[in-house]
Amino acid sequence: MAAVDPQEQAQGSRDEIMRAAMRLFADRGFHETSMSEVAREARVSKALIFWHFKTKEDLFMAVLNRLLEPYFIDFGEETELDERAQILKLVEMYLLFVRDHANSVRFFLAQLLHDEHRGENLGSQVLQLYTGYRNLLTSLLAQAQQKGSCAHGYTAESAAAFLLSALNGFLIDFLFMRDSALNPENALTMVREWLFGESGQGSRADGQAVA
Amino acid sequence: MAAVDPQEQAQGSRDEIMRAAMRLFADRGFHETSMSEVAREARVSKALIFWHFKTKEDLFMAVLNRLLEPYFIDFGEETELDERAQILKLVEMYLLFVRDHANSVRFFLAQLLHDEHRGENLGSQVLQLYTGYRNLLTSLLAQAQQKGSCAHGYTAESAAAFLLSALNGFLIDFLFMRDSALNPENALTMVREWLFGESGQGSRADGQAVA
DNA sequence: TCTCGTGCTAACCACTCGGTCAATAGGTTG
DNA sequence: CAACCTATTGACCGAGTGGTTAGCACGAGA
Repeated sequence: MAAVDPQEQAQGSRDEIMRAAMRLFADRGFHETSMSEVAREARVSKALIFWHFKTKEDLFMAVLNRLLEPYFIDFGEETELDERAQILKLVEMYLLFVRDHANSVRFFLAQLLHDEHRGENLGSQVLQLYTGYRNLLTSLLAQAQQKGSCAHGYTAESAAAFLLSALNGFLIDFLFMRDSALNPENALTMVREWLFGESGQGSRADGQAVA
Repeated sequence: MAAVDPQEQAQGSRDEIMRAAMRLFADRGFHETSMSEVAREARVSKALIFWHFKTKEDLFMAVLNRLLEPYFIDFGEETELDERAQILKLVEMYLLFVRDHANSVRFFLAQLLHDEHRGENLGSQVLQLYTGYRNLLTSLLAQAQQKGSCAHGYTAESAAAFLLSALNGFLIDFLFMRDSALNPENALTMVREWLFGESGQGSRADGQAVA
């Protein structure tokens, strides 16, 4: 019988530890999660965790970086679409991402609010993502305005800022009032209507899906 | 020399404990704050805290309720104003409140995100405030729409929801990016422009105040 | 075969935690 | 004065914390 490659097995238990830590850190937080709990959840000895990760902080950082990975997606500029479609696509990506990663979004939000010292690093990464997204949005809005397809009284910068604020508002609405009528589709419809004055095809704008 | 009334002194130390706990809980959180720290900060013995408050949870709840007090302001319906002015007033109150109570807002947000079991009680109170505010906004918007002073394609409900989301967005923008250009005045200007198509008197909509 | 590094564990360590308790000082009441 | 009550304290407790250490199993290289 082929014995298991010990190196592979080590990687396996390391992974198991990180997965357990991810779960626990994510829904309990840093201080409220003990290494013994992680060990129990991962079905390893506590000492093994300290063999793989030097300190609790170390483990936490590893988990944090792992959770952060899916956030670095590139908003591939699909140039075959016009600006309007690209903007809506961007908004939709934001909304769907939040919906699909609600847990980690919640986790990072709590982290940013809470632990300043650990937040330093995280904060700058999130800020980078945030401003990148906003800049993209701003330039697209500027282009759309130039072409006249989205004429408003305010500048592209302020429109982007306002739009992003509204999106963040949807985010916290979604995080806190899970049963709210503000699902991504309705939110997108409302944004479309606000930006371009369209009423959407067959969907209503009052936050209620047509039965 | 008149001896201090012991009852008064007791109330004093109780107050001192609560103030210390308020500070510590607010910027460290529940689990990261120890009773010994509270005792040190309040310059009392730890045992005294447990004489005044049965458990740590008890103390926390007392602090929480105290912090929550300023949130229960009544949006006095100033009927001498027209709907438009009332709406703007409402929005302004929201924005100014967030600015002036940033710390406790941050604290409650973290609390809601984090500790579900303790959040139950808090959550319902916040939800109550939230829906009250939204209902008021909705009815005012409906009135304004009836009078034609605010004509949009969407219903009052969805407009209120969208507006509130935008406000929440401003909130988190304000909490996280302290140096952002989105101060309450600019935000209010943008909302006014969005709702009523006004450009404001002398203020610009691009988030920069006129020098 | 002996050693050596890797992966892993039980038992342990010093320390902090929330919480308790006996004791105290001082005021009030009998 | 004695009994009692309120406000307060230092010393203490068991439980649990992050982290360490001695040692074990085992495969690879000498």
